[in-house]
Amino acid sequence: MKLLDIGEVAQKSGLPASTLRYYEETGLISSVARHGLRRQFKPGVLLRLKLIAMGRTAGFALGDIRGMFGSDGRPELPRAELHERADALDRRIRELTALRDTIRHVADCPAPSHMECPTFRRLVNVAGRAAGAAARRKRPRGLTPAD
Amino acid sequence: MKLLDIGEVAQKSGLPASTLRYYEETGLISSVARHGLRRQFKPGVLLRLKLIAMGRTAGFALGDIRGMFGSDGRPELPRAELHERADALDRRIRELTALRDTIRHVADCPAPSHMECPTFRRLVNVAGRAAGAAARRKRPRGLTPAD
DNA sequence: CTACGACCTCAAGTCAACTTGAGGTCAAGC
DNA sequence: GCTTGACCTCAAGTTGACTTGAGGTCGTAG
Repeated sequence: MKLLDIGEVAQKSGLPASTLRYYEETGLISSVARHGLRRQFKPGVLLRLKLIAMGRTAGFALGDIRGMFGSDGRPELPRAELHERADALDRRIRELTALRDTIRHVADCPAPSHMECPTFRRLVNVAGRAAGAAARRKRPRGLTPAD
Repeated sequence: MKLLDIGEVAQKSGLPASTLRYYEETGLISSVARHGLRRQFKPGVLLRLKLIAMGRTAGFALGDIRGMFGSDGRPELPRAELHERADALDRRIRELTALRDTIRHVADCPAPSHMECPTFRRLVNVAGRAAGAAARRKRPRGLTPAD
């Protein structure tokens, strides 16, 4: 099984080497050898990094993500927990959908001030209910928008 | 127009007073008076906080959100920019949907190791494409999952 | 065989978004 | 008029996820 130099992994994953070192240090990934000083990774690390990226996108903290993998590198979580995560994602998706609709409406609505547009107010209410509840559950820590 | 004490705003919005002060300090909201020392807000601040919460949920940084409001407190952004944001949200929603499906699949798939399940690999590929691209665009900064 | 560039370690710095703490002020109720 | 509790300011601390910098080590191309 051909090994990948950290440089190759960086290039193929799009992550800087410093991040890969950090991920290894915190136990998210592991290198299997050295070539001189250079870390060597199994190709499977790329899939793992993909999964990590997915988790990050979904808003999970690295610690959470670490908990989703067994020490052997396979995803391992009780079904109930996974369903819970999936449901949380569902809620999040609904919030984002409402927000997207609100934004699109604002972009297209001809009303002089959105605050006076009933459609806007309705959308804000739908989206705001969820967002408000989320704020009360736990304070979010910004996630850069995919721009 | 009746004014709201910071305590009332905190209670109604679900945000701690310290956060409200912080938001004011950073120009996201503004108080219109004092009662003794206590900040007094216009009722409209509640809607504004809702919008801020929505933006946070969508993954926008506070600085971004600040940029979405005119100095008078009304949302103000060029249509093009709004459409761009909405499209970014759409991409994000698709990523999350793929991730949700992946997680649900993992929860229900009877295969001994997910890595060997073709359905899993396909889902990862769908979701991973987007997430990988996102990673390459900009590094995300974790957003607590709505638990 | 020497130079080069890509990697190494380890400590410290950064950034956003808040929170916490010390010490102070005020309006309202008793 | 005094206490009380909710608020105030300002500086400093926290957390997560990295990045940066200084100083060092290799393997390979020339």
